[in-house]
Amino acid sequence: MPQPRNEERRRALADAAIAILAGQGSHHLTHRTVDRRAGVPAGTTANYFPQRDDLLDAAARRIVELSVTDMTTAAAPTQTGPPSRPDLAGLLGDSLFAAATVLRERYLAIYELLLEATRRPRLAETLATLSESTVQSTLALHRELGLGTTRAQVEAMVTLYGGALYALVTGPGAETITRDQTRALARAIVTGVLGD
Amino acid sequence: MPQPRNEERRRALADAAIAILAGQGSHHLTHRTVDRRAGVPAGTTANYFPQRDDLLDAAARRIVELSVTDMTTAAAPTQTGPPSRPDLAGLLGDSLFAAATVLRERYLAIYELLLEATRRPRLAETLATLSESTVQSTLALHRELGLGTTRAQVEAMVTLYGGALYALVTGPGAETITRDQTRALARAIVTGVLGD
DNA sequence: TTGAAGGTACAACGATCGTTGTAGTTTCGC
DNA sequence: GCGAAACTACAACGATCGTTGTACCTTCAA
Repeated sequence: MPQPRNEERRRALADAAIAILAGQGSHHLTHRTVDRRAGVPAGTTANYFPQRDDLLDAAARRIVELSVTDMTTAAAPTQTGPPSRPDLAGLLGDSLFAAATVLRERYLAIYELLLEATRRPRLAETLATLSESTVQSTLALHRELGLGTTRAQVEAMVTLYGGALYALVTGPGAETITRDQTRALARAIVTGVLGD
Repeated sequence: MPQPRNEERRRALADAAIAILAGQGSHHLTHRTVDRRAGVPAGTTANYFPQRDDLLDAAARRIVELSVTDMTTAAAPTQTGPPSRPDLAGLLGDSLFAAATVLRERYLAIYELLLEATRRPRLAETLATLSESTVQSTLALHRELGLGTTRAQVEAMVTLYGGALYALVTGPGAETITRDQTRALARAIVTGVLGD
C-alpha cells in the first residue's frame, strides 16, 4: 500500500470542515461544501468520512491535535523564575486575547462542536480529551509556577475562561476586543477562584 | 380581519422551534420539523415564517419575550431589606443552578442562536436586546440592594455568568450539576469582579 | 511483470431541503 | 347576507442533502 491512509488529505479535509463550521455553522457542513472548500473533486469527503458523524469527529480530532500542539509548545519556553499572581492574570489575559482574535475561527468551530456534542456521545468523548488536556496543562503550569492550585480550582478557572471566551467570540463587536478587556476578565477569574 | 396575525399559533411554532434547536440543533431546524413538532399541517410554518431567517428570528424573539417576563417577575418580590454580598453570590448561584437545569433547554437554544447570530446581523440585533435587558435588570437589582456596582462590572459579571452557564449546559454530565458547584462559581464571579 | 489492495473520481439513489403558488376556508366590516 | 382580507391546507418546483455503488488508477509485494 502507498500510505495506509492519506493523512495529509485527511488533515486538509478536516481543516476545511473547521473553516466551514466557523464561517457558516454546522448547518452548512456537508460532504460537498467540504469538497468545494478544500478544492478536491466532489465525493472525496464522502469517501474519507462516509457518515456525517465521521466528518464531525474528524474536525474535532483535528482541533484537539492543533490545540495540544499549541499547549505543549507554549509550555516549553517558560523560564524557571518564580512569576507571581499578577503574572498569572496577565498570562491568562493575553491568552484570552489571542484566543478571541487570532484563534477566533478555531474556537467558533469548537463551540459549534460542543453544542453538537450534546446529542452525539462520540463527539462528546473526543472533545472531553480537549478539556482534560487543558486542565492537565494548566495544572502543570501552576505547579511549575510554584502555586498550590488544586484541581477543582483549575477546573473552575477553565470553565470561566472558556465561558468568557464564548461571550467574546460570539458577542457583538468581535473586532473591537481589547487587551485591557481580556486582562480585566482574566484578573476577575484568577482572583475570584484563587482568592485575594 | 379575524386577528391581524394569529399570535397564539406563532407562539406555538416559535416554542417548537426552540425545542428543536435545543434537542436537535440548528442543523435540523426546518419548516417541516417545526410543523411536525407543533402538530400542525405541513406547510404551516412556511406560511408564517417564509424564510428560514424569519424562523430563527421568531425563535429568538420568543426567547427574549420569555426571558424578559422571567426577569420582571423575579425582580418583583425582592423585599426592601439590605441583603449583603454573600446573599448576592447565593442569589446568583441559585439562578445559575436553575438556568442549568430547569431552563437548560432554553439556554441550549440561546447558545445555538448566538452562534448563528455570528453570521446573521438580524439575529444578532434581536439577541442584543436580551443581553441589554439582562444588564439593565441586574444593574437595577444591585441598586436596589444598595450596591454601588458599575455598569462595566455588571457587564463583566454577565459575561462570566453566561459563559459559566454555557460550560454547565454543554459540558459532560449535565444531569450531575449540583447547587454547591453553581454557588462556588457564582462566588468566584462576584468576588472576582467586585473585589474582596 | 503481475496481481491484490487501497486511493480516487464520479454517477446515482431516494429523501429532504427552502421556497413559492394556489385553491379552499374562516372571519368580520358593512 | 356579502365580499374583502387574512388564515389555512396542500401541491409542487429545482436544489441539495446523506449515502452507496462502481469503475479506474496508482502503488508495491511477490
